[in-house]
Amino acid sequence: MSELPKNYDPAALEPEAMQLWLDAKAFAATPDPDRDSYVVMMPLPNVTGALHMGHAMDNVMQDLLTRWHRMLGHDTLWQPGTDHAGIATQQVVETRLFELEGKTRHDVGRAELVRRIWEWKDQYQARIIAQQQKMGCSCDWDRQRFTMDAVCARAVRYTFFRMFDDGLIYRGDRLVNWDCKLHTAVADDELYKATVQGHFWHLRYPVVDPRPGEPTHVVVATTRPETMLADTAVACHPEPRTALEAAIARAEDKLRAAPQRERAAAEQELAALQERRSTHLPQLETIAAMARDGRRIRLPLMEREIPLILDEWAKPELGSGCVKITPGHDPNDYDVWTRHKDRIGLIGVMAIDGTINEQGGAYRGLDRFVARERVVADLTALGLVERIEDRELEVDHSDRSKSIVEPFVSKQWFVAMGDRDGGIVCGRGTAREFMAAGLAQAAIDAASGVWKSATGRGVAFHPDQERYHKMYHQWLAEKRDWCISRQLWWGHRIPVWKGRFTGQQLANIEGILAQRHDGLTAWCVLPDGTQVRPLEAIGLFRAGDPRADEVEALVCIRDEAREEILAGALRAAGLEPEEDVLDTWFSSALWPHSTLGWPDPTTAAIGAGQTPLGAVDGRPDSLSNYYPGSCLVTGRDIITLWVARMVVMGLYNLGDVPFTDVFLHATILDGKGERMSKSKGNGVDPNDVVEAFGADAMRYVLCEMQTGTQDIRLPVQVISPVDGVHLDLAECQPGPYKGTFVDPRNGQLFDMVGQMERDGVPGAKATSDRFEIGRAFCNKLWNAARFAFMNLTGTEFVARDGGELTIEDRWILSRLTHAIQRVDAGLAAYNPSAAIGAAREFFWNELCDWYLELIKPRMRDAERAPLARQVLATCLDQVLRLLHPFVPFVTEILWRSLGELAPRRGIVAELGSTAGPLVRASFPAADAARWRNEGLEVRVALAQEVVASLREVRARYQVAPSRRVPLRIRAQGASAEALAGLEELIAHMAGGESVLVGADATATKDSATAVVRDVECHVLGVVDPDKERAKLETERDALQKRIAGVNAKLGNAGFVAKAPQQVVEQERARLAELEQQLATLQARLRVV
RNA sequence: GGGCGAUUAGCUCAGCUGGUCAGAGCGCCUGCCUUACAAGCAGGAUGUCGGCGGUUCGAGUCCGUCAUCGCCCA
Repeated sequence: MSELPKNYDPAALEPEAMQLWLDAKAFAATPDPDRDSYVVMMPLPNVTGALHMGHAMDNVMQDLLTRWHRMLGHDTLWQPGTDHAGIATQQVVETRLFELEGKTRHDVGRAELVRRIWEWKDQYQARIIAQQQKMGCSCDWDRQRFTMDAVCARAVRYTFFRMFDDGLIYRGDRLVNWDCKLHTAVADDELYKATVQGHFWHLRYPVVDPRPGEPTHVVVATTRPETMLADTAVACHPEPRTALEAAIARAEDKLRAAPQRERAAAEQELAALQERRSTHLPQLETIAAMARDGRRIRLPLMEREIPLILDEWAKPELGSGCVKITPGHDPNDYDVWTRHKDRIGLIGVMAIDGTINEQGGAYRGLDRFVARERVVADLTALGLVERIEDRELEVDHSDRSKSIVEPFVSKQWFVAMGDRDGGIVCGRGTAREFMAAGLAQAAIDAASGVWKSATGRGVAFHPDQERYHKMYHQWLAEKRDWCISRQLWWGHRIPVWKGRFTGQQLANIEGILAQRHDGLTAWCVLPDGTQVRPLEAIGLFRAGDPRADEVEALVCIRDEAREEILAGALRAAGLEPEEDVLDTWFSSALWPHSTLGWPDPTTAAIGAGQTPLGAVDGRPDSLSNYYPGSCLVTGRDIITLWVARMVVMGLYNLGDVPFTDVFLHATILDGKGERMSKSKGNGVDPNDVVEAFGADAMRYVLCEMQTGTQDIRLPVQVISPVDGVHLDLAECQPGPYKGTFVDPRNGQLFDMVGQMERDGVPGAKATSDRFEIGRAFCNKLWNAARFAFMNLTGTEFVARDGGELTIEDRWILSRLTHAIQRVDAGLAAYNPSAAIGAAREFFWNELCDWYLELIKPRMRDAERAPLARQVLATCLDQVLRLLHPFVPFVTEILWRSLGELAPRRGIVAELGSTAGPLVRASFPAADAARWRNEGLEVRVALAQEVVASLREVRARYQVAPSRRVPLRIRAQGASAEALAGLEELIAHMAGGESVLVGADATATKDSATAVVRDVECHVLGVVDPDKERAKLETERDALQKRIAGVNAKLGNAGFVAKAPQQVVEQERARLAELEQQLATLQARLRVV
């Protein structure tokens, strides 16, 4: 047999185990229609950088489920891959380009930038895979996908094409969050708020031809004065009095409800509002009347007349009560505009780079912040600035560029999520085809618990269905259209050609536009935004409809190769390719089916050496075999971003859910309860953990932490870069730069994000001592196995009928069965902590602490050893199988040795799958009918209690552990019966020289005593009467207290009358037992 | 502003439908190198279960409220 090193050394054993698995292709998924399949789609990490602890948790949870199901005999696929992460990746590469070469993306051009991003991606993808393998991820590495590879790209184009053709994708003007630095729209969830020191400017706008008694100016306020260039109206509330009185009423309510310390502020607020009745209200009512009369305002600087309108957005209780309306630069004003489209316009004065455009008159070309100063200066010169307040502002920033985003009107592409007239077709052309009201509604229904797909599936959330379903449902129920376009170079180009045409021009290219067929489709957008088919638009033109005068034509070509062929003709016809790319989530949403080769696995362009996705050797293709999948494992922050969208896309393309279960695991926080993040510098790198403690140790601790509550604190220690001392990060103050901290001992600065090194701030690594627990466990497992191996030479399998088994054999097999049941239950309930806790408890507290000790004498006895060996080998076999999904490396290596020493294992029948690697062995199955013996368990539990109290007595009298002493256990009736046959066990475990159990096993003058239930445990020859008496008295007092408690309960008439009979009986029995114990103690006290 | 969640031993967390539920691991204290394991073994101490009210015969467990903290959405 390969000699097992004395010390547990994960660094040596883990790579060996991984190599063994990879060589055996142990993770390969081979479609097998005769078995249940289990499919996990990896939430694809993005290629912007290395993995962090959150990824480690996510990966370990997936691996746990995958390995478990694989051992359960399922046809298991864990699909790995990476995400191109559009904006994040482009940003990283652009930043590097600028830092290293001083160039911008415009200097190198689109093609070169994209080439460099691919290079970056290759490098990081390799790094991510190496990290995942280091953690033990049992993905099918021959099926790796990347969201921009040929297989995924085809799925993206096919999906886009179908949605576009179905009229579910449209292009429209929208106010978006604009990143002026990256020149792209950013989604709401790519924003963060930051407080900025700003001002509130109160501007005076002149009234056109004021009449007597009317104000000559109205005052409006803004934090962004340059946007006034794009003002198209000034609004006033239509019913200022009513609105103000309502505000006052609210303030009064608030004052009534205010706690003492908030009263002053509330009173002040109310007084200010009341004062407005005289200071502001009369004028507001005048202005409202003017607005009703159609009066106008002269917009300063632009010298443009704009209407005075009535809209409830203007709040009489705030500012002057009037508000400027800038629909092109403010989302609220945009909403106002949608209500008054007929009267007011929409102007955008900003260019994509944040400078003022040609609409901004004299300010054209100025950066937005320069323009702001200039506008303020010019208005001041004109005497139109009433006052300026200093103010802290919460301003949206782009997560990627860290710059302030601007609301910006631009053309964007959208997926319509809402309900459609006539509904939509999901899973068109498949056996699962069905109709839904709309995309969002389809996904809502799929998780409703009521709706089922044609295969009977729906989506459920774990471990808290109610809570997570609510999050999912609330988000989808808004049915907000999804903006899918990004102005980036890195990503899937939107496969559309577009052009603006007159009706005549449109008619001229009818040949191209109207040839709608499989693979090419077109829509025309009329000036009012309605979307019609080209023939209809041409029809309008021929009918002389003026709407056909200016039409935008959009042509979508499904296949890339075909687009290349058609490009010349399209260009000749006056069409240009769309340059925008798709939101990364568009391709991620397809992940559960794009990876399997949808729309056609047979022709999927997989990489060299990869597993074919089509049908092979009579086996079904991967798509039909593995879709729908089983479980999605992710963090709850991703429910809306990704889970919901995957469900949408799966239903739309295939008519079925991508998975039936969603397992939301915990978010990992640092010692202060803050979310771990790389940029904050409070993260622990899984690579460092693996190197310091081993992957199994990390996995063990992550599993143990995943209990079901949502967040987990992992206290972080910093390894000082100066002297290597471990410091608690929570006790280090943040330094002046992001990601830096101060060493509390000496004030020295160190850096946790690895970006400050060139500025002379030393970089420090983070670790967490929590992982020691995992290493200790693996070490224990290693040593227990070594002990077993020392004794297993010559193990043979003999079919036993069970009758030959000793008490401890039957006990450990019963407890093993119990443990298997608990592990199963824990895993099934998505509670890894409960599962690994059950396994640990059995292995450590029962197998190691009791069974291994108990069989030591038998192992030295040639007569009794074979049976003990057989049971030991079987227990170890089952423990390794049970623990394998949690700590795969160490169990695999130990399994190999076990196989060499005891190739045939089992008790009654021989265990199966002992020959191959553990990763492919079967998971233990509890045979409770045969092995569970609760009566025996209760007996042994009593013996264990007796042993514990004997040990406690020994410890109290400081009897050397090596000293054997005579023991007497005085027991009668049921207890005596229970302990009969367990004398040897008690003697061995309690260090007894001899043990006497029975009614006559009385104390001697020199014995010390403990009482367990109705059993007296005496240790002879150790007495110290004073000590003994003191101890017994303490115990007696405690007992009397408990008895008093139970008596009080039973003396309560209400309790006896109203509590269930069973509970009352239980209390009575307990009282009797306690009184018995007390009697014993008192008797003993009289003797001492 | 709206919604969700948390608060149990020094630390990190379990405690399912209210009745031995006051627990685990780490840390701490005492004693042990008992030839599988000192990353270990044996024993021990530690909590008015965030505060205040309520429901109940009985409340970490249910309800209300306050405090503190976190997350999501606007």
